[in-house]
Amino acid sequence: MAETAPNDFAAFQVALSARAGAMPKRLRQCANHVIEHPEQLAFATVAQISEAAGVQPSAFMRFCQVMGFSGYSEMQKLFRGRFGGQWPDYATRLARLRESGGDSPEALLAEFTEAGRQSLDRLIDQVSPEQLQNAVNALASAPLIHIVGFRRSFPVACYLAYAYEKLGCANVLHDGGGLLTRQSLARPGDALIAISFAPYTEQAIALAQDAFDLGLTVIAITDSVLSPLAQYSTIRLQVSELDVGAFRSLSATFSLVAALAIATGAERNRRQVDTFMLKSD
Amino acid sequence: MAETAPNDFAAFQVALSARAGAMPKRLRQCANHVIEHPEQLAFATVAQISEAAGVQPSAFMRFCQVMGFSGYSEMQKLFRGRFGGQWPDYATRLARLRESGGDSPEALLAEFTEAGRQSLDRLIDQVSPEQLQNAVNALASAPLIHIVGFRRSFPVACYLAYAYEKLGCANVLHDGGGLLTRQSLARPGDALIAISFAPYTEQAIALAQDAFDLGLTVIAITDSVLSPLAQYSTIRLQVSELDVGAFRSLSATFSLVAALAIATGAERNRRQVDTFMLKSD
DNA sequence: CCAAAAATAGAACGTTCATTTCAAAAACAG
DNA sequence: CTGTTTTTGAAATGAACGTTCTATTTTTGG
Repeated sequence: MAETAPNDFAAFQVALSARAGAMPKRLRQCANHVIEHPEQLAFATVAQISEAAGVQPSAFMRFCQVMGFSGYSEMQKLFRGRFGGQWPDYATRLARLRESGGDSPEALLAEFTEAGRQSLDRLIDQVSPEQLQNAVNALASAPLIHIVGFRRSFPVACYLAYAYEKLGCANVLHDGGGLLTRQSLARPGDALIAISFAPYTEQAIALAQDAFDLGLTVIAITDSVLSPLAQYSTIRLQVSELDVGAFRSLSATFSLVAALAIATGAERNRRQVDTFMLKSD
Repeated sequence: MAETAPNDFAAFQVALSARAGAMPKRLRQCANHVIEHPEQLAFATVAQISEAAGVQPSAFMRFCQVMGFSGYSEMQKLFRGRFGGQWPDYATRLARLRESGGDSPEALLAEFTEAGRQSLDRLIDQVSPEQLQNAVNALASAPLIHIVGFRRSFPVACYLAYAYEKLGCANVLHDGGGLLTRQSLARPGDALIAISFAPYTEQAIALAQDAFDLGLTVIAITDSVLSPLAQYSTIRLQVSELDVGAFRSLSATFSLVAALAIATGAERNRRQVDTFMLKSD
């Protein structure tokens, strides 16, 4: 019988409910178990699943084949695919893309949008609400917000400076000209937003360390806990962009800093209103 | 040494950042890969992971043991556990986040990531492969690439300049200091990438017009066909970011310009190779 | 009730996996 | 520069895995 294997979970359910009635006892046991505990299929081995279903491994193998798969491994891919993102992996996809004229502009654009989408997904995951709230509180209290970012991070720093400007928050965008110490511009209570991604720019790290030593609140926007920025930062906001070849876009980073800036503005407004209401009592 | 293995991902990150600095080269490679692609760990085998990280399987084994696990299998359990825990998925989480509290930082972040995602979706529709290919061709032929963008577009212009720098393409990032005519820097055959979104900056438009009159190829990156940039441009790339309140992120824009820059680099390489091959005949 | 067919259990197979071992290379200290 | 320790890469090992084969049991049809 030339069964055609389902290629997503919904199709699998349909196919199964159509065929389950006509199955012998053990195979129906398999079917029931799979429908009731689909999440186990992603990780478990044949031995584990068949034991959980109360059948022999060979019975479960027959079940896989009856469903149109070559075996358990192939069927398992379907259930793994159901989990976040698409695995098998990024490296494979890139390689495949590169073979098929992968550096055509439209293919590249597709890659970058896809990478951007996945990066956005991860962003939500990596940034905890508490960290973000802490960062916003510190920024809302700071009389002056210092911003630093070089090379790939420079556009991000620029955008932050621009956004804070529009929101009426005092800010300084630092170049690498001199350390904070020497500029007598920074004071304890101020906040520094330091942005740096691998390979990390020394100047940015030096500036962060300087600010940290001066007692400023240092908010690090970086790509991993292993970042050298981590040790000189009060609060860390992690955003790891997926790479396309050797390059990375900045899609997720800009969503983060936009949210950060606007939340700061909103928090400041809230405090002003509070103050006003206290006074008018 | 009696290392104690972390029992959740957060603890793993902390333990890793504490120990990564003191690790030898290959183990640090493992560390970086794990931090950057944690989702792969749930499914992949040692062979797959170590290949992706660029190390030998045995090196990755040592890494697992240094982190306090008995081996890869045990460490993998930690990453699999992460999956089960934080499912139900992003869509659900986002929806829940957005409902709860209008201008809390996390709600804003959710808004911006969602806006970014939708903007990315639209990007693919709005930019036709032909336009993109034309733009890339023009940019690959240009002896000098001029870039202009102010205010919100300035970070985009910066990123382009940075990317072209890294790709070895001659480029000039213009401020508003003077028009091209007066600078005798631009020549016919050069290309100008002009970036401007509503409300359009006059200087950017003036510069684009100037370039257009001088006979340069003007590539406009803007948000609508009604943009004043449209009439002075040879090729138009449209990217409309969804707005969150009065603000816009730049997620889609950065995916577009990243693709644009790298495609230019790839095209130039291709032409160089072609030229070389012709010469060697 | 009997013969033919289908289904099952359990063992057996080849493969792939995680893990260990070990010699060569690299980094280091004296 | 030399001897020692650490780190590394490649092959070896044993266990676990998916899969198949086959004798046995169960079901089916006359």
